[in-house]
Order: sequence, then structure tokens, then C-alpha cells
Amino acid sequence: MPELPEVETYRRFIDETSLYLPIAEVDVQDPKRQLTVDLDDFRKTLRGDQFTGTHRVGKQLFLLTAKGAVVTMHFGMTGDVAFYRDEADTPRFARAVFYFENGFRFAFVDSRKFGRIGLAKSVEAFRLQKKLGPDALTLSTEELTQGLAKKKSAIKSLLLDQRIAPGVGNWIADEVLFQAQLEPERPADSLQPVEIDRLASSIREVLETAIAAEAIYRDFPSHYLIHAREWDEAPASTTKDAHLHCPRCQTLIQKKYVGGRATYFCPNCQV
DNA sequence: GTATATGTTGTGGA
DNA sequence: ATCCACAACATATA
Repeated sequence: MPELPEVETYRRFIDETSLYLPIAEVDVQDPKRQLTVDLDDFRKTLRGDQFTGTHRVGKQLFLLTAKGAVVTMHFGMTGDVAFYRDEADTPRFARAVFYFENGFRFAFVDSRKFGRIGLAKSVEAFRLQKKLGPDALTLSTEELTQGLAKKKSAIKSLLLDQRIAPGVGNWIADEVLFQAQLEPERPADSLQPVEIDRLASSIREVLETAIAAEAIYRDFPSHYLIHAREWDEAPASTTKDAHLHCPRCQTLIQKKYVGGRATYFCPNCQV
């Protein structure tokens, strides 16, 4: 699930549940795979400390602590968060659990274990190290123009490049290209300034809409392409068949692979 | 058993 | 230096 809107939703959830609670202990199920620092160091750093705030850059989440350390979290393809008190409520696939002194717990849940947890000196240091660009949510036309300059790759592939538009993932890339009516395989250097401007607007619009709906796809506007994806649950009022057609022109939505990623598009509207 | 999956990173070749 | 295709990671769901 986790593209930018999900991570932003997680961030707000953590703000509402897990700040200013002294940490008693931390457990990580598979530290070799999912923890990028030594488990003992991680525990020593966090025991007795507390989270005081959060930050997000693209799909990367940061938990700030009172003592200054910054916990980094990336949710991979299946990461989620949970807050609960009783052992019996531990979610299936809880891969890391932060135990607070008041008895509550925060879990990093991740069935496929592609997610990563680590420590950073600061948000800025981590951002530089990972070469993350300006967050997609507030990406300006100028920044996007610069990111795409002199690039010949398919526009969709570049939208997925976290150095250019951090936070855009596979379904968002398809959605913004559909909303901007641009063909996913267009070479980036073939885009006219007016098209890049349209694209930048679509990125912001789609992300804001998704965040407002707390990343619950079935609540997205009916003119969104996302409803054509197989894993979208049909809104009660529509038939499954309706999903396969373009909400703008009723043409059959096509699926193909671009840059190795499943790509949905309308062959009529997107040029 | 088969196919697919929301992400990232590394490798090898052009 | 760029770009691309592809594999790998580990596991669930349809």
C-alpha cells in the first residue's frame, strides 16, 4: 500500500497515538533483514527516550526523539502501522514493536519484509544521502521541469524515480498521467512546457485527493483511473465491468508493462 | 500450481 | 555517464 498518501496517513496516525510516551523496549523480529543498524545500538538509543514529532519526505518517514536521534522507516510494498495495548491484539506480521512504559505498543507491520527501519543523524542528512528530491506533494512546475530536463526515458519511469518526484509510486504515476492525459511511454524530453505544467498540477491534485481520503482507494473520485486496477474494491454502486472503461471516454482501459511495471492507461485520452 | 503485487537496489549489457 | 531490462528480496492473495 505505501505510496506517499499512505505514508502521510501513517505519519498523522503516529502523531495522534505515539508521541511523548517513554519507550521501555523495542523488539525487531528479523533485524538482519529489516533493521539497518545494530539491534543493541537501536535499543540503547531508544530505551528511555520518546518520540516528539514526525517528518516525511516522499515515502520515507522519520520519527524524531527527545534525545535527538531520528528513527527512519520505509514501508516497502506491504508496510503498515498499528497502535494497541494487549498482546492478543498484536497484528499478524508485526515485524517491529515499540513498547511504551504506559503499556501501549506501536507496531511496524510488514508481511513481505521489504520495509526498513534505521537511525539517522537528521532528516536532512538522510535526505542528502538518499538523494531524495523535493517532496512530490509540493513539487513545483520548475522543479519538475528541472528533474525531467534532458531525459529521454519514458515519463512514467521518471515519475517513479525518487530523486525526481519522491513519493510517487506505481498507481500514482498511472493516475497522474491519466489526469494529465499523457501517454506513459512519452520520452520526457518530448513534453512541452504546458504538458509539464499540467503534469505537475496533476501530481499535486492526485496526492492531495488521496491524502484527504486517507488513502482509501474506493473513496477516490469516480473519474479516477485507479478504479480500473484489479485490486481496487468496487464501489457499491458500480459494476465490476464499469471499471474496465475510461471514465472520460468509455474506451477500454489497456494494461501493459512500462519499465517493468504494470501500467494502466486510456489509449484514447492519453497522448 | 499459476500469476500478480503499492518498492528499492544491484548487475550486466548496450 | 546513461539508459534499460531483469533479477532479487519474502510472502500474501486470487
